[in-house]
Amino acid sequence: MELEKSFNPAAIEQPLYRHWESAGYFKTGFDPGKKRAYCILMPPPNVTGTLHMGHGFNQTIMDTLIRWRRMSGDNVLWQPGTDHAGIATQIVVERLLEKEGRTRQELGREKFLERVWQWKEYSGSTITQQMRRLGSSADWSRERFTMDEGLSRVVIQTFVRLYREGLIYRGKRLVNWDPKLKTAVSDLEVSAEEEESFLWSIRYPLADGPVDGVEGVIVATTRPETLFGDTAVMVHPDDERYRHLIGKTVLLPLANRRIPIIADEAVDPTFGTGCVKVTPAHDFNDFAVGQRHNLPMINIMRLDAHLNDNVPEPFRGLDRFVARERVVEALKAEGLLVDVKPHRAMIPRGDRTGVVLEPMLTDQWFVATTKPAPDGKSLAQKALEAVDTGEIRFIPENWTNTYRQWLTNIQDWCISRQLWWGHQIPAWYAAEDEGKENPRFWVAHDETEAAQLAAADGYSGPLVRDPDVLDTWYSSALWPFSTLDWTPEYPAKSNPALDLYLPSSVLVTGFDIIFFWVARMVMMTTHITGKIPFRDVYVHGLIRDAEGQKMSKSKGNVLDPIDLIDGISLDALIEKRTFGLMNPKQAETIAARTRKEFPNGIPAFGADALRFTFASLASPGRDIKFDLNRCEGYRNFCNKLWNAARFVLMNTEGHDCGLADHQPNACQGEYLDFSFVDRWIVSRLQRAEHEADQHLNAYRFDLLARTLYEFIWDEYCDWYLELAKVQLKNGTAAQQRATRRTLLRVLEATLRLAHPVIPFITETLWQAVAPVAARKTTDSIMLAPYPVAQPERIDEAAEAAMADLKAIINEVRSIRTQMGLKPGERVPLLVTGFDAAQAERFAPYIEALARVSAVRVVPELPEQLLAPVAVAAGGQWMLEVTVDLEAEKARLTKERQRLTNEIARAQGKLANEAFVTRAPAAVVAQERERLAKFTEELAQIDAQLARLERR
RNA sequence: GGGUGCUUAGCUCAGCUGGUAGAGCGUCGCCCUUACAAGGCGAAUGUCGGCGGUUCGAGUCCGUCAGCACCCA
Repeated sequence: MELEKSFNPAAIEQPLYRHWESAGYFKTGFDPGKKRAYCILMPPPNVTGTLHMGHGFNQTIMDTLIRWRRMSGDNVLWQPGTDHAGIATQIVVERLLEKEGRTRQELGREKFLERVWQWKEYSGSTITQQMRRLGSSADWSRERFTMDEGLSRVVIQTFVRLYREGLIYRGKRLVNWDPKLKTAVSDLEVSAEEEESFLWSIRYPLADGPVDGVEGVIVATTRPETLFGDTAVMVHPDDERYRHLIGKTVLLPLANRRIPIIADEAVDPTFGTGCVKVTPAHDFNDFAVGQRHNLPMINIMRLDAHLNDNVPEPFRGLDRFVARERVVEALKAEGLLVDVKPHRAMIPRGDRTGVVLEPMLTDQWFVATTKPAPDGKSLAQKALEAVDTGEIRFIPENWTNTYRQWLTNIQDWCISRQLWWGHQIPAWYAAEDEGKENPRFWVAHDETEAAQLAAADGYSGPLVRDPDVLDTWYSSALWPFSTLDWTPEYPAKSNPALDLYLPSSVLVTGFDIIFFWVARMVMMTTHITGKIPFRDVYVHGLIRDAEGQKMSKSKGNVLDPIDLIDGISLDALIEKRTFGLMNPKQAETIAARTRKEFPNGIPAFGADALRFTFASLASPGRDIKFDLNRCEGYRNFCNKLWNAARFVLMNTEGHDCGLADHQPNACQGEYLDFSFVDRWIVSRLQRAEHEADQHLNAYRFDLLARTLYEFIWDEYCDWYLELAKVQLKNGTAAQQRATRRTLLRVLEATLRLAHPVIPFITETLWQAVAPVAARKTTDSIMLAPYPVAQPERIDEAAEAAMADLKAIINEVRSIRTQMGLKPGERVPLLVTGFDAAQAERFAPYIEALARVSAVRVVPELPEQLLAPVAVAAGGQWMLEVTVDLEAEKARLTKERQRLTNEIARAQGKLANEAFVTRAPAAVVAQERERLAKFTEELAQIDAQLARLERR
């Protein structure tokens, strides 16, 4: 097979992937003969979304694990799928309609949903196609979608069950209301940030005239427009300033309604005036106060956050922020506004829309997270126990704290959304109760069942289904079992997928969705199935740009993984980054910035280089500043590997590579004659294999990448290939055979070792190398066994010899440069104090790699020669060139100084009695060895210096 | 206010259970030596954020302070 002269990812990736997929290599193993089942659930991305760097990172890690376990012989399932992303998708489709000048209300629910499904069909495979570009080897034949029939059925079944167990309830509660979307959102979907605002102080006059000369109380508020909903003012019971006013009545400004002054510990007497207004229907704290004190709840807002008819006429219908201004003006006019001062307040905004959320009293559905289930334990409790017992393990471990903290302070989960796109809530109301405060309703699997239940309750009229849908995360929480075709009869009735893959092995996810997804999956799965959803949770960081900024459309710093794979021109990149901005004014800044950062656009790095970059940056517990230079470096690494394989093929194809059957003793030198160099690289391979195994087991992809990089580049390419050239040139037939065999076998194993991280290049090279190496036992490297270290092949003697050889070559190279020798200049190398036989064995290698003309063993270095001497591997190595006496003296003196320092340090340690007696023996011994070695080297340097002095 | 993480060479980061400070990129030399110039060889660069403690020994453990980032309230 002919390989191109340099690595060209574009030529190999897509055809290879198509082949893998069509050959069925990604298919789930249901093979009962395999011992271990290994399963990863793909976090379902938004079905209409596109791939971003976070996905790329996440996919790389999962695919690396999956390929590793698949090659290791496990029964593997990587379960892919997508999520319907209720709000996000509905927004997108509504925007499409907007362009046509229509609204969903005009269209009606049914037609609107048709449009959403159309959109889903159109864009739904974009992201999964992009995942394929990364090489993700998920079992696409099992792909699921949260709105699929099967998954939707599980949603209904679990909902009905939880309702009947009392763990789902309907109630009028204060919820976070997004007035733009006109839906409730859960507390997790709120992002509260400090913003500049004001604190208004308002006088509420005492209704029945002054008390002890006091005409009224002054309340401080950040939201004056809500005063129409006030049903009390509140002070701290111990606050001396107000004690005598508790129980009195004030007149609510502008509304002239009488409300009481109440006392509650919740008041912070040091904040503002120490007297606050209580608006139970529009503030979470006040809601609780209202319940404690049995206060009326007055809702003063419509669902679009305009004031309703519960406020005085002039303010009706006003937007809340307009109303705020008008209220302040009116108060001013009436002389009731006492003070205004700037104030930083936490403002809750919807994470989707960015609008200020409104606490709104509405009927919603909730999952009761802390209420005991029929078995006595609450959902939160079960989720906590799964982690406390160690059944579920977080990696890194400290995420356990975050998880635990959230679950111990958890609120009930608001799961209803006033949207159309999603799973409609399976509850049916008595039509005749419509508009009533507490309509009768029945929760059932379908309308027929609901009608039966209604009939049992004596209602036989028409039913109306609850129009609301469920939070998307509700269906995501069921993912670990809904994707495996769970049915309510489980475990009495099961299936092979559930049996093998529940619980799954590891969940790979970003820390940002521990609450949204991870904790909820644990709650739901443990409660519904009695099993944990997964054993390990590998939590990784977020991908940020080179400056550490979060990547976002509005900042214009987004990188698309596909662009890193294929490359992109500057113009196309600018076009992409400035297209469809919320605020088009940013376009210029973004374009300028992009021009500066990528003056030549982005070159094509290929999927392997991108994956290797992600892997190498995956240090635990850290966000990642994505550095394009790293990516380029790893593209170069791929090219290096590519060319190494070319070299090996060039030197092995058509030759006797020592792969014929032979008697065991024939590899002692007759048929195959392995040198210490051959044994060394094989030994190093074992170590690399062992390290790779450790790092994969520990989820240390960064260290795995480093192991691969160092072994391939620093050991195999920089040393072994160069030394092999010598053996191929000078060796006997048996030595050449041994060299070729080693070149091939080590490369072949290395390709398998690296395959989980860089699948495309390794497969391509393996297809060429494996047949020559007589290792092509499977159709694809994906199916070949993952290398396992053989400790018996670790060869300490060969490693020691190699360490000496490296040290000698390095020293000689170093003095060559210092003496200013050109690479082409070859001079003899004299050695003394070094084993003659070993020197002879080393000679050809040294001659080639250190570029010397000959290595000559001499009894002692020639006195008359003014030449540089290096001390290495116990010997003195003299490069036979004439140098300047003073320069050489200076060089040796510097070296002498270094050794003297080392010796002093070692001696200092060993002279310390505490060290000698208390430090472990091995450490002391090691220190003694170092001292001996340095002393020896110093003696040699001194000898050479003395020789120079004698001149 | 509570919690977490980070601070190591110009930049981005490793450094496992404490035992002589590392890599990549960048920089500076010399080389197109037929696997690779997306390369080879060599070189320079660090009071490991500050202070204190434990220890024979601290980048590594403990405390504290400072700065940065994030999460929760």
